[in-house]
Amino acid sequence: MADEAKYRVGMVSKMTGLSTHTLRMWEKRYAAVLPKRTEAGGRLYTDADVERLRLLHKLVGSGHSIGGIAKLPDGDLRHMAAAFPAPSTQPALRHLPEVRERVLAAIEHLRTDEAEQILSRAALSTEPTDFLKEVVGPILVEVGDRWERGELRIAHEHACSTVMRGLLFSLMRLYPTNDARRRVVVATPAKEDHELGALMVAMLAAMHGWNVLYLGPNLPAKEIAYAVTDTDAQLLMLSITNLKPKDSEREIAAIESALSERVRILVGGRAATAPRDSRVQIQQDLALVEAALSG
Amino acid sequence: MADEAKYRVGMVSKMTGLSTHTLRMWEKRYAAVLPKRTEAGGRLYTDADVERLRLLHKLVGSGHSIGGIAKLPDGDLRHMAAAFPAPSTQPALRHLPEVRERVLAAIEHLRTDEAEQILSRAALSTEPTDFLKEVVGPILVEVGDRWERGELRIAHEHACSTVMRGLLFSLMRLYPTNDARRRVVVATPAKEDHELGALMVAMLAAMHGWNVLYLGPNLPAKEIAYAVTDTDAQLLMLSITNLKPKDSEREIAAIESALSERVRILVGGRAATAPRDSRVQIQQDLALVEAALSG
DNA sequence: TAAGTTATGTCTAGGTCTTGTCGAGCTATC
DNA sequence: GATAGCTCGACAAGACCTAGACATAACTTA
Repeated sequence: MADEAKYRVGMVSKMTGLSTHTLRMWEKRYAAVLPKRTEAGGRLYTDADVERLRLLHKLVGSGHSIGGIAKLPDGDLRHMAAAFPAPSTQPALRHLPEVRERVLAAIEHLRTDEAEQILSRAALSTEPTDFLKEVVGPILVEVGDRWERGELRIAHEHACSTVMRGLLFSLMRLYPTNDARRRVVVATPAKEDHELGALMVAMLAAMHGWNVLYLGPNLPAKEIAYAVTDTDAQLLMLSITNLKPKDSEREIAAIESALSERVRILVGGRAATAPRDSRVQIQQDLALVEAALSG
Repeated sequence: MADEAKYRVGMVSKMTGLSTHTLRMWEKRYAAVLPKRTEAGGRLYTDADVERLRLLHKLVGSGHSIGGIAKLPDGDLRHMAAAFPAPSTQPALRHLPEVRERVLAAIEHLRTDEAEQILSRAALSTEPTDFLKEVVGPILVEVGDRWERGELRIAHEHACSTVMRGLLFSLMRLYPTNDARRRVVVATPAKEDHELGALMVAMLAAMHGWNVLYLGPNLPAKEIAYAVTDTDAQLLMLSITNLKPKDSEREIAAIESALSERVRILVGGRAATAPRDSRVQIQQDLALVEAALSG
């Protein structure tokens, strides 16, 4: 039904916005589509042809040359159209769901090299914040969920963390700074082993021009306080995703009491809590963390 | 699928932000990319070309000179983009002791950015094996010693690990491979949190053309066995530096019994031990591990 | 420190290629 | 005969090509 050749050239012109002249030329010069013919020689296009022509039209409109893309298979065209929406209007967020799917598939088969490749390509063409919010975060959540549902194993979760850790490290170092006045220490309190949140936050800070000292997961309160004081940092960011509220509050209180009042403390992550009466800010939303960093 | 040459120079200009003039000049003067040509002589770029150009653009933007980096392989570019932006022109071959001193000094003051900078510069101008044996290893040992003597704190040790981890990750990605016949899984058994040995070994393997699946630290025996079987790896490498002999032997025995006899198992690290009567090889010396990999 | 060299992005000039559009002349269908 | 379609050839605007000149900045060397 859908593969029936049923549209004549005038109709297709109206459907695609391409002139009949152009349709004929694209066929003759580039074989972009090859419609069936009536016995008398009239062109008959299928739905698939029309769809393809619409894609080509869109791509040409965004700067591609018809000669270069006319012969590509439909899949490639769709991919390109997704990767390159009208440049001025929308940022390149459209293809991020596909990136997520491909990365998840790669992780499922433990193909970390492939996952890395897809991710780093996407990272280069996406705003870092979007990348964190639309790719890294969702993938981590999804892997966690699938693991809880028993669809993925610990091995997958490790592989995923490893890839993400490496990636975030790399991205973080893309933004060097020498501004000694905006130092931030990023870490995870004792017993909190989950470091990816901290890494994401560290990357955001680096992106906003902060001079980041990243200390990794599971650091005793005394040590965190020492690092902040020793480097004369103005800001301390902690990430807490797994810790019990009791432990979390105890650690944070210990850190807070060891620090000068000048130091701002920002705690993020799913399980972030703080003692009352404390000057610690809780901020679970990445966008708000970012706002705090740019202020 | 994505390896077709399909973008003309104007489109590539839009995608990369480089002027068409610059694109032609980079090709003519530095052979940064060598696009296919149409019959008439028009340039046709692939997706890979575009990605490479984006990388080059980014690196040039952060201070590298195009002449210096135009001919480097993609892996190096990715590594550099991930590593840090200053150019690496110093051939520091016998400066390694000095490198060690400077890195240790930087870590002592929690200046991880500086440590990273020195290390990546040294890494790029040193043979990877030398780099591991003369720089990474000794620094880790030295930091551990100083920590035991009370001269350094946990915070320093964390900072050092973090830096090294990031660095080794980047280096590992310098050597991509698609050889499906030489797959190796690298991990650390349950309760062994110390992953730097594993990372060093993973990097060595990658360097020798192995297709490395790095799973990180602290992975249960079942999971390790699953990963090896699922990816059809020929070799499993474990690193053990902190585990008690009893735990170590139990984990290794569990892994061994779950694996096909075809799979070689290599265990390295300070605390490496294995049950007797096992086919597991123990190899503490990095040079010998390397020999095993190249064989 | 001054002067020369190198590295690199931009511009111009003159020619070729690409591509959308048009018109002429012909055919089939209603 | 009006309408829609077909093929072929022509054309103009703009995209691209090569080669070389230039300006500027960074690095060397005297």
